[in-house]
Amino acid sequence: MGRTAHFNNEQFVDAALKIAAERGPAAVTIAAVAGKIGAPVGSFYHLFLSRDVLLAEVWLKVVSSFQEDFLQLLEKSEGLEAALHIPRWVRRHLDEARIILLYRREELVAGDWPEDLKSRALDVKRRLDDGICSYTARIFGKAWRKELGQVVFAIIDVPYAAVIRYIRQGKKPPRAVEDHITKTYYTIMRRKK
Amino acid sequence: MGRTAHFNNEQFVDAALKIAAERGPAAVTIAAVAGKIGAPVGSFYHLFLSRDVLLAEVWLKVVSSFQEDFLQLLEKSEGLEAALHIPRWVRRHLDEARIILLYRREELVAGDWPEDLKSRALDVKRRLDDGICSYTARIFGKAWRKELGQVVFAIIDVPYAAVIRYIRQGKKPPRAVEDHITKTYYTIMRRKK
DNA sequence: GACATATTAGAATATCAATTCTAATATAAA
DNA sequence: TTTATATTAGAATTGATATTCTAATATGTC
Repeated sequence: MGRTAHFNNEQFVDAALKIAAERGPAAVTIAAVAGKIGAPVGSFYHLFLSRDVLLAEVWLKVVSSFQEDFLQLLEKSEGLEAALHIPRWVRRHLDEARIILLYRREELVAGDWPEDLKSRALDVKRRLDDGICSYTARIFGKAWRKELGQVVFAIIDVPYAAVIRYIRQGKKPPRAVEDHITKTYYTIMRRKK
Repeated sequence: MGRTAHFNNEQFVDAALKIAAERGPAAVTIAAVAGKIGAPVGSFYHLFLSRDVLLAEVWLKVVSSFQEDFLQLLEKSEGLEAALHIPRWVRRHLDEARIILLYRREELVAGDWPEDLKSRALDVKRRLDDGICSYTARIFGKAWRKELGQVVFAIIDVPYAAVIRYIRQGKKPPRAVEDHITKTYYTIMRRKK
């Protein structure tokens, strides 16, 4: 019963993702998002509680999509594979990369998240933290805690650094970044005696 | 002639800087800035053309203050010294660091800059570019251009990455970052045969 | 002391975008 | 076919802030 829907949540989320990647979060107005898919503003509010919820969904979608493979690699292979996954993922997902690497979560979603989204976000964060800790423990054994800083630096911070300058220019990172990441990885991760 | 001024440009710029560092650029409303120094809104517009100009001044002040010493080090000593300057500067200037490392220029100053500020910004950028090119040329000689990527990575991108995670938490970067930066520097900058 | 004017004061206005609201419309079920 | 209602449509409202405006107030100069 009721008339058939022309629009669904995903369409709005995808339109918002695109606009945020291209012109920044400030350009994500409800009118712009709805306009992009030819929907009336009313349909947006029929599906979403608020603009914040929309942007939170964008954030979660992007972060999850990145983290999925990253964590899998961290679990099953060497940390270097996970580190190298970053430039590779960025090349395939320039829009998504711009969103998570250029803006902080708080800029994207300013206000309060509704409880369910908040817990989903916490979950995502927890999975990443857990993955990194497990990996560090697997590699360094008993005294892994004090090595955490190194691992994070080699596996996340450096790949991020290698890639961010190209993302800002909207370009794909060149092959050379893999080389930098690899070299740095071995330098940093060489165990101390 | 005329009554004596109670407020000057610098007070407004400093207040804006503080607010931007603490609560992000969106919190920099004219009312908030004026309120912070007990000035009426009218006095702000008596001294500044617009909010954009205020934020542009904040940006220029912060960037120049960082770049001054960085470029001097790059000119007079080894690149490693310049690289290590980044965490050191961040520790002494947490507020300023939050502004340049957490937000992009376009987020801070959304609209158009007036011509004079635009040219001052260009100047700052040019000085940095020149400094890095000169340094690279000094170190690598004739064929320096193809080494530029490595230098930028070792001297800017890596120190930035090493430090950003702490800035996000509002903490001073720990000593360990100097160690990471140094190791990475030598790994990357080791000349190829 | 009176004048000219730079500066303070802050109220009024303008703008922009989120959100709400009321009405129209299409469809499934009866 | 009628009915109930999910959804579309988009106009009206609200809210927040930048900016403008008008008036009041000091201060150096005559």
